[in-house]
Amino acid sequence: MKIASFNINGVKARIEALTAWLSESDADLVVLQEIKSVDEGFPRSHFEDLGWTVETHGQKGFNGVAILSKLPLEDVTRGLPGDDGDEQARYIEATVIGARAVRIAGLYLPNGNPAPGPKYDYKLAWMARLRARAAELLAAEIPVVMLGDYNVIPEARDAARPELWVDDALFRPESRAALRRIAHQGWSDALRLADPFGTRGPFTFWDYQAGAWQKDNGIRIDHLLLSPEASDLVEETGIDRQARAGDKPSDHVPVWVRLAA
DNA sequence: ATGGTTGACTTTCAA
Repeated sequence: MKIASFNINGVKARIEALTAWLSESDADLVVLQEIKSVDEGFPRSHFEDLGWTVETHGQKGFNGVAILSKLPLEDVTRGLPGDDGDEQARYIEATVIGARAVRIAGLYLPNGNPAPGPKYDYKLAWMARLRARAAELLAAEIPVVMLGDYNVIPEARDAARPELWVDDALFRPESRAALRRIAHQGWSDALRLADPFGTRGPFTFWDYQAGAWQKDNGIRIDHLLLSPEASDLVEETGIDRQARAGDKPSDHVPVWVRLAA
């Protein structure tokens, strides 16, 4: 099965570009971030008419995540455990049933800017909660794909111009360390598997401003972390870079993994 | 140095 993540930056603004990409991709399951819609406002029937099962976890105006699946889903849960007072819609889990069952965690990790400050504190606290949930998922010893917009540039090679990001919440040492603490629990960074020693890129985000796309001034902040049981099933990974060049594009592009499952 | 863009939603914030 092919599992993808796409930060669409607004489902209403992206309905055409998203629909076009869905028809070109042969993805079986897609996690979406930044739907920027409440559940009732999501164009559910548009996607159901195209054969997708739709699960949303929305919020007014900002954030919001969703799952589109062509395969059956079970045990859908919404929200990241660990803080009952957290109102932000950034996390959804489900089990997708293919030849094998795979647990999917779709996430939109807080941006955290400006840093330092309360938004950065929230980011780091959210990452601590994610680490706790990630440990539980690993302990289950099943195929798990934890994917989405992590809003973290893991290393200097993951930015075209890392010097521009040194004070940014996406690249500050605490953010990178928090992601490493999660990854080092035993997760594989799927987009690094094909070229582990690459020195520049690949990128998944290009800002709308200052001609970032035209200059290829990108960063890699969308990630797929695989449990060992999922890592053993990898057949192929990819980044659909051409999506950034289309009409009314998101500032992110889709990332994906194909599993023998 | 500044400004540069987009989306949701109202006047400005978030990214």
